[in-house]
Amino acid sequence: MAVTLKDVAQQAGVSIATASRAFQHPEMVGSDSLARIRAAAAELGYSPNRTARALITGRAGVYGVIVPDLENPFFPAVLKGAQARAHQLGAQLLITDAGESPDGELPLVRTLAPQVDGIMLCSSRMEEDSLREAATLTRLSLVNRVSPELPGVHADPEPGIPAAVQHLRRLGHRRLGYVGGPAVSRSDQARRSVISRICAAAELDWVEIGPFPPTADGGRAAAEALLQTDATAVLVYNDLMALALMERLRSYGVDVPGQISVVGWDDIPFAAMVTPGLATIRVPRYDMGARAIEMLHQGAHEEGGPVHLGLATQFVPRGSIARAEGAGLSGLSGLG
Amino acid sequence: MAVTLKDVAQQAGVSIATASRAFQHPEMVGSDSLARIRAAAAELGYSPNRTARALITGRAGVYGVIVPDLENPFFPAVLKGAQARAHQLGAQLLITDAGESPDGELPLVRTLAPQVDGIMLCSSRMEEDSLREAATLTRLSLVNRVSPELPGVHADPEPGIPAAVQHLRRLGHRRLGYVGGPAVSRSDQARRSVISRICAAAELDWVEIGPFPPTADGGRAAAEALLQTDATAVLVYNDLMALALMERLRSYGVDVPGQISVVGWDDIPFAAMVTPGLATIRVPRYDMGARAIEMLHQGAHEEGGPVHLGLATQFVPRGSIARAEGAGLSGLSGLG
DNA sequence: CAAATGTGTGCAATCGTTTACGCTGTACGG
DNA sequence: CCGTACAGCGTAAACGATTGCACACATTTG
Repeated sequence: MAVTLKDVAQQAGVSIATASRAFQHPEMVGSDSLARIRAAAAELGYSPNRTARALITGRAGVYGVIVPDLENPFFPAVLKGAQARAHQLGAQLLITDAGESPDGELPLVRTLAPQVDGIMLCSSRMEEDSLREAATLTRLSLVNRVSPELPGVHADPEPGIPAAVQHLRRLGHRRLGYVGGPAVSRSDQARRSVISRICAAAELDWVEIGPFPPTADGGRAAAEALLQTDATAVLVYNDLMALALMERLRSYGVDVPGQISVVGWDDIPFAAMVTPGLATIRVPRYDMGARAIEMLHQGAHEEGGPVHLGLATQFVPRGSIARAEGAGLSGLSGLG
Repeated sequence: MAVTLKDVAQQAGVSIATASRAFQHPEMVGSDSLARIRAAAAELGYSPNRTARALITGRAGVYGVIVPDLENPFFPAVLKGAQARAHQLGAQLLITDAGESPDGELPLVRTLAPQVDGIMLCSSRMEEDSLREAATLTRLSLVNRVSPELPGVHADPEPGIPAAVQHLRRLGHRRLGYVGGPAVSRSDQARRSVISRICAAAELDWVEIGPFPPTADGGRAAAEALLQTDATAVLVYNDLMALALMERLRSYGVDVPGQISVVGWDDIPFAAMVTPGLATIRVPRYDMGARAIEMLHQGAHEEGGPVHLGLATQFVPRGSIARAEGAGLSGLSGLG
């Protein structure tokens, strides 16, 4: 049915080995043979059988991707970036959803590992131990999770967070809130430490609200907690929470940005679609996906030691922030 | 490195052939050999090399999936369903993003076809001709696209649309609007014909608004057009448009649902997150993905003729609809 | 008791490709 | 004129599994 190397070799009057070399190591083949083989391949429409190649080389040309939840709006852009780069590199992506279960991730790695050249693990909640075990099964590249020894990419709070804080400061805000995500989250810790440093340098007060689960429910709960504070602006762990928080505030008659300014994190597509638009710190999701695949692919050739890459974030001002004059929730606490 | 069938056979004291048969055709193997082989496999932790199997059987245990845009909130749930079913069937999914380009789809099919057992094509915008060509390259299963001769699944406007229309009727609405998507879209045509029939039977007026592109921009444009009509309730081509339409109406000071009731289509996650919640017609996206994979898989064994499956939709009432009393946009037209 | 039947097993070919190894022929230095 | 070097090519052995075929042995049948 399909055109094989044998057909090409026959048509070109050479052996299969030579035909193979014409593609793998052209410099080892005489120029006239090379020309004939190429012509034959073109004429017959030859394309190599990846399965056969994978069997002998041990490389599949496929990378696995594990995401905790495909429906989380954070991931699609990551996948797009990953897929685009994989495509450029002649590889394909085997994408699986871990069903939000941290315990499901390691078994998935075990299943995937034998058939792929490496796995891109997104926002993994595996234990460090499991992660180490996974790393013995195949090459790994982490997205949104930092682990010593393992390569990967994450979003650097800088310069996004400092820019947001400075912006709020210029608008007259003096008391900031930070609505935190899961306390165990490394990225949450990293952001808190940047906020802390910046606020100290800029002589701003800041108060920590949370931790909350990084979900819409978490955002709604955070709204209640926020009412107990005197912050005039909040940075929120992610856009999903920020959007839910804004909704809940609105349902209490609190005006955003009139009474309180809100800044999210991620810049998911919906952040720009709501009214007022959600100001946020844009995470380069597409690039993160692309770079993670790149690292997987580079590692496949030159072992350059594991490097964890921090990609710059960017502050995106939108309608959810305003000047501090008249802002504040005084008199509202206890409403919830 | 890895445990092969050879190791298992050796340990069990049988030939490779017998070991292979123990897994493929256990009934052909003596019960004591079978037991020894199984024990050996368990002890050594054997798992078959899918690449080698694929080479000889011609079946890869992998299905390809092509989506026009991973960031479109319609698809993640479809992918989840597909992935879950594929997992059950022992298969994996090779997911690719066509980058919104209809012309990119056929080349993608060509690339994917040789390495997969079939392709699930989501919301394909290929020409009929290209579709036919694609079908010669590999087994196909269509999601959200109907083509004669080809198997696939789509969302049946019934009973979702009739239920929504009846619900609106009971709330006193007498003039409905339908904000259409791309005019060429088959599904748009199908929905219009159902609305037309139901409205005729229920003695309701309905007016067609559109067509518009199925995007947030399209929804905003539709809001302008809607202001020119006297409809008190609208059904919109999809949730993305409906949400954008609601936002735009609000920016004009139009109250939803006070002045106009809005019903979407899809039930994307955000429909439930906004305020007021977007009433919508739920498309069984998860099931669609699952069934599409199922059809691909079944077709691989028994050729039961191509069947196109219509999955039932469901009306989901939410805050964006209300009684018709006092509703209407009279006096507002010309505002845009 | 021979022949027919059936059951369990192993041998070997096969899938399409890559690559170690060895062979041939030409070029060139001594 | 011979030995060495090397470019170019083919033979054949992998990779790990599946499966047609044949063989051995046990069991039923005429």
